[in-house]
Amino acid sequence: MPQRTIIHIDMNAFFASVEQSLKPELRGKPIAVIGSAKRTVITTASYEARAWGVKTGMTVYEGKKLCPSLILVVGDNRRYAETSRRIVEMMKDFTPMIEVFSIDEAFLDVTGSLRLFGGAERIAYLLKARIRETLGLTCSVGIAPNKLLAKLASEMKKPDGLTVIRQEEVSEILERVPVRDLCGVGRRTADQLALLGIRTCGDLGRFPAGLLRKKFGVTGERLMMMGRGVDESPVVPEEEAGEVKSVSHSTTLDRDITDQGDILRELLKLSEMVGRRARKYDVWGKTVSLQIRFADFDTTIARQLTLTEHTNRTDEIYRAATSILRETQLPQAVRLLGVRLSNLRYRSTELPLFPEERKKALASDAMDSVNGKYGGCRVTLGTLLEEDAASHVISPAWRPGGIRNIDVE
DNA sequence: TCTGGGGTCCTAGGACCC
DNA sequence: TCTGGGGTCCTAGGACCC
Repeated sequence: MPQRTIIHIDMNAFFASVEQSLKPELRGKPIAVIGSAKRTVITTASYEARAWGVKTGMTVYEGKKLCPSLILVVGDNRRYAETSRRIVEMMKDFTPMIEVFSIDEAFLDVTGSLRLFGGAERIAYLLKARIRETLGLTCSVGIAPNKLLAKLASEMKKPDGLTVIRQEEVSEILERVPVRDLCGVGRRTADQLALLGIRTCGDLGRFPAGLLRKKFGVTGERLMMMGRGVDESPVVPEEEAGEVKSVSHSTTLDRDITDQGDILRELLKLSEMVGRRARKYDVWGKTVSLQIRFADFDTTIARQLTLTEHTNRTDEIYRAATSILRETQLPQAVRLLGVRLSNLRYRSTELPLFPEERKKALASDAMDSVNGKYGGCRVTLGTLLEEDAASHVISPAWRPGGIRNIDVE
């Protein structure tokens, strides 16, 4: 593969920064963006809050304990998605080769744009300036010969950083970098590697390939390459991205529940959320999974059922979910419920042939347009009239557009 | 006063068919 | 009356990412 130049952009404390940029009274203050549900965690902490030790994933209680003056802000996912879209538009002025990695991260392959703009650093500089001037937001940028290293580089200086890793510096830099810093090496893998005496990328790259393969299978091969800073994976623009493989919704309940009726009510809501999104994007799934996390938090199970036909109808998803539930022991109260549709097929063929089926399919469509208009989950098969909390949760993993955007309008 | 949600990929075992 | 292996689909769980 010829030499490439990849830029990784990582928005700094994205959700919190958007809030601060929007509301001047929050600027310079320790704030934490949280979800709207009762049992929520901190999604993003501002840099002022981070100075107190507040981190993503902490409970509100933990955050407050570390930083009593912490200001809590319920996230507004539509605004973040919209801001993300605007940033991607700005990137398009420099290259069409943009891979949106999450709502606040993207990779740009600028190999073909270098001459036009006078180099990668200049592109990064111009882009940073535009984002700062139009949105009041900062980002950290990494420039390197591949995605793995570009991402590593962007992590090196935060906030508002710009770090370049040149091919000739790779091995020297990786010698000191802990394996855990690589995107793809999590805590478990890092622990396993530590047992083999591997601490840094340098150690990893030198380790006998055969032993890695034996211990980690296919992953071992990749690990070794990562240790050497080798990554040939291309930047994949949205238009060329593969089709989504599953659609799911889950919710941690306000309180642990045991009542069958309560559980069924939640399952219907979740089935409707999944079905509606699947119908909107015209995907049909053959496998329905039910996920249950119990009161002890540590026990989480997932049971799946493959149907004979593909579907995206709420009632069929719900029926499958309840049928799994009937076969499942519930030794404890239920903390979280989730419904997933997978084994997906794209695009409907025709409306069902038989009148009865046809009527149900059309009813689903009508329901969608009502729900779409008023938001939330007001009209369902049953009599669920409550505003749906699940539609207000936020997650940085969302893509700003397409099927991955949960915020179905 | 505990611990969110939406995804992808990999592994390992079993059923079933040829 | 005994033994084979490859391919495919399904299921459960875990690691990882944001």
